[in-house]
Amino acid sequence: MKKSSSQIVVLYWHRTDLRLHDSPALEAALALKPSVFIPVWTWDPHYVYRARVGPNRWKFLMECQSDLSKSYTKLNAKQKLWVVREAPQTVLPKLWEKWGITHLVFEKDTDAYARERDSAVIQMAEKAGVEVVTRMGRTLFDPDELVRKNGGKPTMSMSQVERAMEKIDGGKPARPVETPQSVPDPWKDDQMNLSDLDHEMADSNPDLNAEHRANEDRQYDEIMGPNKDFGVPTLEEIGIDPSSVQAPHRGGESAALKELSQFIADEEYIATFEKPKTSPAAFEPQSTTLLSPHLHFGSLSVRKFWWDVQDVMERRKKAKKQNAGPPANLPGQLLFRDMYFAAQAAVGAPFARVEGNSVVRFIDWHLQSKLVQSEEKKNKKHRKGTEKGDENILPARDYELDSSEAEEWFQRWKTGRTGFPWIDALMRQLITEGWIHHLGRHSVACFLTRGGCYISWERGAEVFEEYLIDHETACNAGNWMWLSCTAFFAQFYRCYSPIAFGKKWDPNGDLIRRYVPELAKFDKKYIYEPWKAPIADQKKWGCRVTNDDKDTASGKGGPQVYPKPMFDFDERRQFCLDKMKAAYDVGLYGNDKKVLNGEWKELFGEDGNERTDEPEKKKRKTSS
DNA sequence: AATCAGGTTGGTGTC
DNA sequence: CGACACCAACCTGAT
Repeated sequence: MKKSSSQIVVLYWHRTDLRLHDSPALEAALALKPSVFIPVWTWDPHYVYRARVGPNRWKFLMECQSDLSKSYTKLNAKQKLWVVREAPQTVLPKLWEKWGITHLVFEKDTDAYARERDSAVIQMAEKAGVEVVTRMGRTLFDPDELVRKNGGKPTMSMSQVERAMEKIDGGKPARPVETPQSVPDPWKDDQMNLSDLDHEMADSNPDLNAEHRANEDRQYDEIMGPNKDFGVPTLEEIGIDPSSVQAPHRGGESAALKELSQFIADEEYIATFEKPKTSPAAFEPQSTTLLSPHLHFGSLSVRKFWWDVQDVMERRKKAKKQNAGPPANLPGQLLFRDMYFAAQAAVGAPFARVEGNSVVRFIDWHLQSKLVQSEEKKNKKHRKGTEKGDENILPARDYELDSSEAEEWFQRWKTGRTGFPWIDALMRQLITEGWIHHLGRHSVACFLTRGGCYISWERGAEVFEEYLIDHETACNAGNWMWLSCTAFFAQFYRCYSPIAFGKKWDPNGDLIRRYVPELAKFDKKYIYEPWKAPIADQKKWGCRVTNDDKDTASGKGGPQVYPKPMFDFDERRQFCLDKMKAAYDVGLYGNDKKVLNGEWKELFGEDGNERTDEPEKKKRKTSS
C-alpha cells in the first residue's frame, strides 16, 4: 500500500473499550480527520490460551463485539469491527504495512499484561513511523495519576484514594465525551483482504481452557476467520458447545446502555443504594445493577455510569431527600474499582499473586503457588518462544500439593460439593451463570481461605478468573487479598459463617433451592444444615445427606443425595483464627527474601498448628 | 510516644 | 424487624 503524504489512515485498536459512547480514545482517533479508518480487534492467543476464560465470558465478549460491529455498520454501511486472528505483537506491524497506517490509536490499559504488550507495540510502531495516540478511558481516573497523587505508592485504602482524587480536577472524573455520529470508510474490500499476509499460527500449548473445548479448535486457521470476512468468532469456532452457556447475562453496548437507563430512571433505587444492604441471595431481580461485566469489557463507560448516578443524587439532594453516603453508595462502589486499578498499576504483575508482591501478607496457606522464579531459571534453556518480559506474565501456575485433605476440600469447594448448602449454591451459581453477588463472593472467598479451608487465595482467584463474566485481574486479586485478610483488610476475627450469613439474608433458603435443587423440598429449618434433618424427613424430602459425595446431584435413577459437611465449621473457624494470628505475628510479605527462598518454613510451626516463639518483625519496613 | 477512632458490608444476644 | 452492645482484637492514620 502506497502512503500518500497527506493521507491520514487510522488503525483504531479496540481492547477494553467495546463501545462507541464516551470513548476519549475513539474521539481522539476521529479528531485526526482520517480519510481511512479501520477499527480492529486482535484475537489475542494470550487471552485465548493463557488466560482462564469459561464459556459464559466467551459468549459475553462475542456479544459485545457483535453489538459494536453492528453499531459501526449503522454509522457507515461499509464499516464493522474488523476481527483479525493473530497476536497483536506479530500482526499489527503487518497491518500497518499492508494498510498504510499513519496513526495507531487505543485506550490506555494499566493491566500488567497490557502494559507489557502495549509497550512492545508502541516501540514497533515508532520504529515503523506510525504515530501512536492513547487516551485514558477505562476508569474514573487514570490509575497512574492516582498513584502519583498518592505519593507514588499503591492505593491501599479508600481514604487514600479519596485524598488522591481530590487533587485531580476538583475530585471529579471527566464528563463523558460525545458519541460519534459518523465514521470514515475503511479501504475497499480488495485492499482490506489479508489473504496474502504471512499468517503466524497461535501457540495453543498450554491451553488453559482446553477442558471447555468439546470440538476441534480451528479458530486461528484463517487470519480473517473461516468466512474471510473478519467476522466475530463464534462459540463453535473456538471449540465450545453453545449449550454449555447458561448465563442469562447479555453482552453489548446496546444492552448496557438500556440497563443503565432503566436503573437511572429509578431514582429512589439509585439514591438510596447501599451495598451492604443489598441481598446476596436475591435473584430475579438481582439486588445490584449487574453492570460490572459491561465495565470489564468497556461496553459501558464507568464515567457515564458515575455521572448519571451523580446527577440523580444531586437532584435528590436539592429535593432534600436523604442520600446514602460513600463508600456504600454507587459512586463509592465505582471508586473501589479505581482503588484496585491504581494499586495494581503501582505494584505491577505481582499484584495478582503472592510471589514478589510487596502489598500482600504472606500466610502459610495450603496449596500455595509454586515459585516461578526458580522454576523459570531451571526451564529457561528448554523454553522456546519465550519473549522478553514473559516472567511478568504468569500463565498456568502450579501449586504445592502439601495436603491431600486440602486438595479434596478445594475440589469440593470449586464444584459446589462442600456440604454447606449456602456455599455450594453460590459456587454452582458462579459456574453456571458466571456471576454472583459481591457478598456471596465474600462468603465463598472467606470460606476457602481464612474462614474454613485455609487454602491460598490464589487458588480461589483462579477459579473466579475462569468463571466470572466480569473478571478483572486488578479487582479479582484485590478482593481476594481483601477477603483473605492479606491486604486492604485485616480484621480476620470477622468471619463469615456459611450458615448464619446466608440465613440472615434468605431465611427461606430460596437461593439454595434454586442452585442446589436436590435440597429444594427441605424445610427451612434444615435448609442451611441439612445433615441435621431426621432421616425420615430426608427420605420424605427426596434427598439423603450422606458421606458419599460422589453421586451428588446426579439424580439419575436412584434417590438424590447431598454430602454431609466436609468439616466442622466452628472447629475450622477457631483453627484459622489461631493460624492467622500466628502468621500476622511472623509478619512476612510476598516480596520478602524468606518467602522467595523458602526460609519462611522455619518461621512457622512444623505441624501446622503452632509457630516458633520469636516473631520475625513487628513493624513493617516500607521501602525507602 | 501513646492513645484513640475508624475501617464497604460478622455473629450473637437484648431491647 | 431495627438498633445497639458486646465479642476479641487486626490495621492505619490522626492527634
